Amino acid sequence: MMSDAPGGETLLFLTDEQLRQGIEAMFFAYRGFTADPDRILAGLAYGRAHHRAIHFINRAPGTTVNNLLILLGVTKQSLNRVLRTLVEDGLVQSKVGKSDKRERHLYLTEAGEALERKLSDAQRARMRAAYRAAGPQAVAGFRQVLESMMDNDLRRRYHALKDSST
Amino acid sequence: MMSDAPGGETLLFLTDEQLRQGIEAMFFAYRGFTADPDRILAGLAYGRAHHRAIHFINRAPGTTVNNLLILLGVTKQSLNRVLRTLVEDGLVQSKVGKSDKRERHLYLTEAGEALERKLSDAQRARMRAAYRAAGPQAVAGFRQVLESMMDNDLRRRYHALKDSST
DNA sequence: TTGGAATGTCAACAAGACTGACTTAAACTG
DNA sequence: CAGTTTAAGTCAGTCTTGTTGACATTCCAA
Repeated sequence: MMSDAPGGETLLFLTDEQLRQGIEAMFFAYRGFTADPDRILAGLAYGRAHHRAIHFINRAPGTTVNNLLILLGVTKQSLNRVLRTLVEDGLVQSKVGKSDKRERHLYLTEAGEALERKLSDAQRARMRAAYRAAGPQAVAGFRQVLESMMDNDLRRRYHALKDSST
Repeated sequence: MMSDAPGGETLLFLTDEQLRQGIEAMFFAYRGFTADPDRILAGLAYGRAHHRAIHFINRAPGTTVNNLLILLGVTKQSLNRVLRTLVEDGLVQSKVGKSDKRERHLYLTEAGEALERKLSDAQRARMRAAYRAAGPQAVAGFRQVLESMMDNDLRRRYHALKDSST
């Protein structure tokens, strides 16, 4: 499958088998990644879509609907359904834009922030345990590989998010 | 949020902000991770669920329905819908067990293997690019963190899969 | 002032998950 | 051998989350 390294460096980590294992690790890890928030959401009348919306509104308060649906990778109709229930339930506030009144800027209410905290505490707890178990060097590698896996457009948006919250 | 390191080692990689970034990286990377197979599947009448089934049947030929639904984390009704179409379309073969005739053992047909190759080639290509860009050390860290994120039960199954295909 | 952009809404639909109830066949167990 | 458990499959109904397509509203900008 893989030809041997011509440049001297061993490329055994690029064999099909290694890549398959990475793919499976990604699949199983993602299950763990979402398990804890999912358990919390199951009790309430919300799903993963609500969690994602809440996460990014918290992360970028005042974000527009358009920006949010690009981040989430869904259609406005799909996002709107989720957003409507969150607004109705008083977790999200939608404010008409000042400079551009077509835009709606999204904010979490106190209740929204409370739920966000509950969800992200649970998710971070697992993440923290994993980070601690693996150590700082492994974490750096983890972040590096994940970044390389992203589509270019999302990588840019990911960085924009990171840099805005420094 | 985080208290400073008492043991001497810097624990800055465990701050809430670092964990949040990791969570977002995981989210965005997973989108990239599934993007290429999704594009292929969109053309055919299949979805991600079919891909997952095909992947694990290829990985563990002869696996039983019960084992597969635990790996995938879905109910038998959900898996059955997917499996039925794959058998009907001649991608998967279901054989009655020899020692235990209640069990069905699952295998890919040639057509099934062809689709598996097409899908995993696409997914591995992205993975390989990411691995290559990040380097072997980063990959080791990546794998370590992902493993720590898994639920115990799934981690055991993940290792069983790995070890069976050596 | 008109065209296009951003948002929202309605309706219909599909994939993929779920629960619950039930059948069949086979295997295990007392 | 009778009764129970297990593996698989099936039917029916529901839910979440996504999709298109069509259409209205608002309002910025050329």
